[in-house]
This record gives sequence, C-alpha cells and structure tokens, in this order.
Amino acid sequence: MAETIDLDTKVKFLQGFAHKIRIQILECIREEEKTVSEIVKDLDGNQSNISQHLACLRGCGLIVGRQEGKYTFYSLSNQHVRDLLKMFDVVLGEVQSDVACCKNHIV
Amino acid sequence: MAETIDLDTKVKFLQGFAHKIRIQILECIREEEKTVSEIVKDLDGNQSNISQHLACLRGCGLIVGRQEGKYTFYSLSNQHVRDLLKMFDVVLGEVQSDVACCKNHIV
DNA sequence: CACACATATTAGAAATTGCTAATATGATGT
DNA sequence: ACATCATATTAGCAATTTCTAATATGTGTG
Repeated sequence: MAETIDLDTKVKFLQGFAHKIRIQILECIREEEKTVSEIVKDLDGNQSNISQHLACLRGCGLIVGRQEGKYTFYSLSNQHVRDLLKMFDVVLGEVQSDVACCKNHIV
Repeated sequence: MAETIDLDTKVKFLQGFAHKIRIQILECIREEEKTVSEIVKDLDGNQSNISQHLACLRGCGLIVGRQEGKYTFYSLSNQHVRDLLKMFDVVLGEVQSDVACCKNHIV
C-alpha cells in the first residue's frame, strides 16, 4: 500500500507551487530563512498579499514559520522541498522550449 | 548564467500539475500511452473537458500526442516528467501530515 | 499604559480558471 | 460522397482564486 497518498492532498500540495508570487517566495528563502518584511521587500510586494501567500505555502506544507520577538522567520519545510525546487529547474532546462503557448488558462 | 529559466515559463509548467484531473491524466498515462477515449473512460470524465486538459498539459510541455489513424495516443513527454511524478509521491510521503487545512484557496 | 512596528485576517471586488453543451475537424469505411 | 467515430475547439456561464484596502492581533519600548 505504498500508494496511500490522497489525491486531493497531492493536488493541494502541488498548487502551492503554481503561482508566480509563491514560487518567488520559495526561491527567495531557498537558501536562508527570512522575515516577512524582508520577503516583502525582496519581491517588492504588498504586505497583505505576501502574508496570504505565506499562509497558503504553510498550509501546503512547503514552508515553516518560526517566531522570534515581533518577527516571523520563514524557511523551506525540509530538504525535500529544496530538492524539488532544484529538480524543477533541471527538468525545465530540458523541457523549456516545449512549454508553449498555453496561456495558463485551460485552453 | 545557469539561471536562464523564465519565471513565467516555470509557473506555467508547474500549473500543469496543479489540477486534480490533470494529475489523474498524468498518472493514468504514467506507464503507457493511451488514447483520448481510453483516458476519458479511465477517469470517467467528459470528452470535451478531458480534451481541454490534454491541451493544457501539451501546452505545459508535460505530455506529447502521437496521431495514429483516427486515434491520438498521449504519453508523458520524457523521463523527467516521470521522475517528477515519482518525486512528488516521495516528498508527499514525508510531508503529507503537514499539508493541512489550506483549502486550496489562498487563505 | 500608549505607541509604533511586524504580521495576520477579513471582506468584497476583480481576474482567472474550469465546466458544459454545442459544434467543428479530420480520418475511416461503405 | 456520405455516415460514423475520435478528438478538438468555441462560447458563455459557474466556480475558484487573487488582489486591495481596511482592520485586527501581538510584541517590544518609552
């Protein structure tokens, strides 16, 4: 029964990666943990919006937050997530040119 | 300049994985190519809908179609995609319990 | 305690995505 | 050429996701 992974859980997990801002956040904390305000500054984003995406990533199990005083430091949940990010780059390096005209809409 | 991967391209690619039906399609043709009608039957889906998701997956570079007579056989684009699917399962096996209450909505 | 700062939450509007139903295309067999 | 089957495309509606703006929560400091 190596296949105990619920499909909905899998989709939820993968949706964590499927947004420009969320990918940017993940890459931004790929190497070291950062506070929310650092992330907001790095991405030149909006505090509320970034905070919501952080909540989403947390909910997807991709990142963890650690509170220290009035700051919250976020980092990738574990090495697996880092490996996955790495692997995306590798695979994309190969497939890139095939990722064609699909305008992120179903058709 | 190992980092020539356009962010939008990456997001588009990853969005290919971020839908229940698309994941089901990918897993359904994980081992062997199948025709559209076989996929429709396997997923108990709607022809038009499945066809649109196939177009999306094609556009994301995740699958390729091969026409033979009146049938179109779809299969994963390459081994990398297969590896990625495998890796999702591995990582999820570890992270699963953290993939919490986030209802696939941003908050 | 009052204030300032960091972050989270909420609500509702705006944008995007996905679905269904209808129709089009293209191949095969008669 | 016509009928049939497999698949693709389109259009418009339904559902979901994302954004912005406002507000709330929590923490340290004078």
